[in-house]
Amino acid sequence: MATPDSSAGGNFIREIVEQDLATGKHRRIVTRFPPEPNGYLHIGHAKSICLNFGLAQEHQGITHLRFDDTNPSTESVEYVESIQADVRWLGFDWGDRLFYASGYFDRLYEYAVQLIKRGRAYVDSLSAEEIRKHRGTLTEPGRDSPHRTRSVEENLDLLARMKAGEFPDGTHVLRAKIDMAAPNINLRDPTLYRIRHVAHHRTGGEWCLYPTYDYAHPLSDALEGITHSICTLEFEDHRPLYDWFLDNLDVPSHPRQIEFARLNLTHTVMSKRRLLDLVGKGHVNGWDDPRLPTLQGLRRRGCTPEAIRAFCEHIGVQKRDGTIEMALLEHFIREDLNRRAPRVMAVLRPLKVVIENYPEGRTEELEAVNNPEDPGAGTRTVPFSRTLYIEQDDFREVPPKKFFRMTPGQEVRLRYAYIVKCVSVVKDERTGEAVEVRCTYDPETKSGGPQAGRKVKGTLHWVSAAHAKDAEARLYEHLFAKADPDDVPEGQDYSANLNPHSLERLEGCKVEPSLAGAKPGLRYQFERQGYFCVDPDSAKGRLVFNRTVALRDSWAKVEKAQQE
RNA sequence: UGGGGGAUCGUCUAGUGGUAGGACAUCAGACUUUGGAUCUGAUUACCCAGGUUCGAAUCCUGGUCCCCCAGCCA
Repeated sequence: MATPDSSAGGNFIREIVEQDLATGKHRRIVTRFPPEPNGYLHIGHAKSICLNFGLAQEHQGITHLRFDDTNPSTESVEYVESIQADVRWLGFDWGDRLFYASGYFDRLYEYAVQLIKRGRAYVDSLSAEEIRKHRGTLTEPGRDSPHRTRSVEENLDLLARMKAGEFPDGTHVLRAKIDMAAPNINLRDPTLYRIRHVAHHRTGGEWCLYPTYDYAHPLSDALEGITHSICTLEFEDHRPLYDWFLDNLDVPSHPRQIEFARLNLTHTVMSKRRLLDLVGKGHVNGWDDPRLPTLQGLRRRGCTPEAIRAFCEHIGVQKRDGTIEMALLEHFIREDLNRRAPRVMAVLRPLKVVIENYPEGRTEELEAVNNPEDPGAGTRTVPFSRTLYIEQDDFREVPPKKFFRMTPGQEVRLRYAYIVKCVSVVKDERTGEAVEVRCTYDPETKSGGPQAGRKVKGTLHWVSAAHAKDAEARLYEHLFAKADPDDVPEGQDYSANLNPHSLERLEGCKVEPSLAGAKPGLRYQFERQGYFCVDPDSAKGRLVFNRTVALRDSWAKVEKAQQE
């Protein structure tokens, strides 16, 4: 019954695949990931990528990467490149199986001719508006177009002339001849080809006639010998049409379309339209803004492909639509980074500390563990001296209950160094704000020394003032303040829920010197604070870190509870 | 009022006629030179109503609620 991690077990698609293999329906499965190159990939696509590539991998099958490039007016080579980079980054390899729907334009056209000859397609010369009016409504049947009865010869002639470029955009379309009274609207003579005098990013000016998704997709699948064509729920209604093309044409195979629920995440948006809107209106700084759920945003934020894959595996595949909590994604990010990120000390909001009884001008190199979760990660050395910085949050002149950090008279340990005690506070005369803390240290309590075992309630991270490097930190929170961005007062739109604190830039952070020259993309745990990733904005002598995700903070919970 | 789908802890997800399990989240505790990590414990669910059956989340009947579809987008 219950397996250790049952959510990582079977899903209905895996069952179908395994049954098809068991019954011999297929000897090898072939799946495909078919993005349209008109936008950047996001974590919702990752679910599909992991499903398609993962399923094939598990069963010694193969996966094609096929660009569904049937609409040249919105597509570009910029996107085909970024999509390939993102799929590779996620960790999947399509080998030499890179395809384009546009690569089948000739054959698709031949199939259209076949359809006409069989009396199953016709050229319609109604306007888009008229076609819409003829389509009927959800509850009323549609009406036949007056052109529905054109002869095969006339249809063939018209189609050839459409292809030849004799007609302007919108004057004619090729439609399947199915049933204008079908309760499923997709079967009311859907459009197969439309005229578009637009250059295509791959075929250039060769065509002015472009196939629709409904027509191109099943045929591309069949031509490639796809066994399982996995798509999202909204295409469920299109399946009868998908099958209709394959049943009415001499195709080499008949793939099975299977639909699953797309991924939704709390506190963010996933639709192409909204992502475009956020970028376009400047609510975020480009497609790779670390607050975005795009793969490029997640990567820049410091998220690993391993974490995304683990997340996708865990959430499973199903037909009911739901919304995953962002906390679950964050959990998988922490889990992965905890294992692999080197620890380092960094002070985000510095407060000066002077150790009065520590000799001026003296520096000690203290040994620090790089990663307690990974003994193989080794150790490094951090410089200690009389003047340090600690986190402003780690000092309180009047401590709240259960505050185990620095406060007058209370001993705390400085990580990898000594036990110190605050003896006085220097305050800004005007604001009353603490600007410097004076301490004494106990030389006997050096980490690893004779009195090192003495218990203190708190351990603080710190950096030596003279040795620290300056850095900028970018702290991120959810892009939207509410779990459901659409939860807005009447008359407002989702942008009303944009979280004004989704990005906080901290200049003047102080980090330990081992971080000097850290390359963009490297990930660290800033002890007691969170996981951080070096941002590409970093330059020589200028370090910029993105906070990928904060560490779990039980003090924050205590404090919050005390305030209530 | 047409057609197509779907309803299991707060959120995801197992279950396929035989004790409703897991993860995340939450709460409590242990441990800890990261208030991290780890470990322990706790709370919480089968949409509703009938029926079949020794036994129903699962099968049947009838409801309810939610999602998708009227692009020459995908």
